[in-house]
Amino acid sequence: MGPVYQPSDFPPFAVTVDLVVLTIRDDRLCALLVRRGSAPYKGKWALPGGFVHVDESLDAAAARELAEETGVSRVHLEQLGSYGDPRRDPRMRVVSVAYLALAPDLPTPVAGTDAADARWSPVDDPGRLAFDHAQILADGVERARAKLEYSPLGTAFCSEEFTVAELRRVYEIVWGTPLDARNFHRKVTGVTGLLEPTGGTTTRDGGRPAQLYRRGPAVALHPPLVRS
Amino acid sequence: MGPVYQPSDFPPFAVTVDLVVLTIRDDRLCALLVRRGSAPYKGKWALPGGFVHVDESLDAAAARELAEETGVSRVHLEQLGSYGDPRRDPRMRVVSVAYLALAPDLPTPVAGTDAADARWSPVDDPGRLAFDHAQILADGVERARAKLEYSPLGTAFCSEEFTVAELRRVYEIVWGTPLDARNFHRKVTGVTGLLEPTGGTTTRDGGRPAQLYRRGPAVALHPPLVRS
DNA sequence: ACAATAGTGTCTGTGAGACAGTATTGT
DNA sequence: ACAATACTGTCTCACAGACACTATTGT
Repeated sequence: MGPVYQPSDFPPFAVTVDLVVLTIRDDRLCALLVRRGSAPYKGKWALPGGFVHVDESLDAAAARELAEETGVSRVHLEQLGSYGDPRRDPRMRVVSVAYLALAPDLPTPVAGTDAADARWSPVDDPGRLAFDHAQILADGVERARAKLEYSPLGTAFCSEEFTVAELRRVYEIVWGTPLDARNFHRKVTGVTGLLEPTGGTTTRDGGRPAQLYRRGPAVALHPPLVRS
Repeated sequence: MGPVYQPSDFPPFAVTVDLVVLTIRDDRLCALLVRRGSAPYKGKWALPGGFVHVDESLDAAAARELAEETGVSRVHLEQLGSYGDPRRDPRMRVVSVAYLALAPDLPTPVAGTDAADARWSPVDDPGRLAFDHAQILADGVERARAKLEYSPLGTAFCSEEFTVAELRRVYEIVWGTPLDARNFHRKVTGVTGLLEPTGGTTTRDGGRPAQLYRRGPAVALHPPLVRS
């Protein structure tokens, strides 16, 4: 092999990014799905995504696709894993790099260029998805559930200012288990750097006014919140 | 886009796997490095790896490369992440899927077909590596350190039968902190399914004979061992 | 007044960290 | 006997889980 690029030196691959975009809607954990407008799996629901451009990093491709599908860019985005079974795409050899995005409740999704339609689907009943997207979605949900334990990412599902109760509902919905409101309050307000009081209060949840917080600088939860 | 594969529809990528193979050698956490036998970075040290074959899954490619470089196949192997900066390989656009392997102390590595030489290098002093392999190595080491907390993967560094003290040395070396031998013993022997007594004993560490154990069926540590 | 939610206090059990002490080998 | 390592026991403190209680709003 010489220093000059020879196409015959390597097998041809296509590389795509696929997005598991999670949000909380109507008290359920939901993922963004798009209906495919072209073959293969035309008309079937799938995760949003697309080809990585030639001069674009994987992270940039994921951010671009996310902006195209949702119109938002200030959400948490992290790489989930890569999926490269030789037969996962009937057309040709495609390796997909999956990303996980966590977003607060967003407006009804915008249909992108390749998508005939788009919707938020509860993650526990996504229907039959194209390609291996059911597996990717399941992996993304499990990653999100695990990350809530030891990272401050629960706040990624909340809007800019939020109450402790709203953060607790995030945990309850993502984990599917009720949590003791009083112990949860004591726990999260005790972790330094997790929540910063804004000084304001709100009564949007009814009852006594609740303190408003924004995300703090903490990047990890020590000790973690544990699923029981 | 029609149902027929059109090469012009997508940019051309090469896909490789790169391996972070960790072991414990001479009381240090070491990674397997190979000297590159061809351009680019010819003569420089790099992580072992190579192109994914056309009819091969990513996992299979990683396992094949691992077997080619080390001759072993019964080690823990998991996907670490993908690296796809447009300029990470000067020849062309390459996306590398990195894998993490944890192995017990292995014989001196075998030089593979593409590698002029191979060695075990301490992870905290790997020298200058080709491509973005220093970053991949650092990510793999951090993953391994984190996984010891909540998974039984410390045993992956031990041979088939091992003592509690040997497992403790693994933790101390990977984390770089001394642990209390008595509390560690109480902790790991208390986790159900982590260790299975073989019935045998050994005096290879000197002093009173120690119980020998093999890996148990546990897949998680609840509650986790925490780095202090 | 009452419902509803926010937030605090108190008790209890579990487990981590620190460290004393006993057991079983080789030399 | 002594060194070296394996293993057990005990104490204390921190924290999770359970739940009683007070605080502040809207209706």
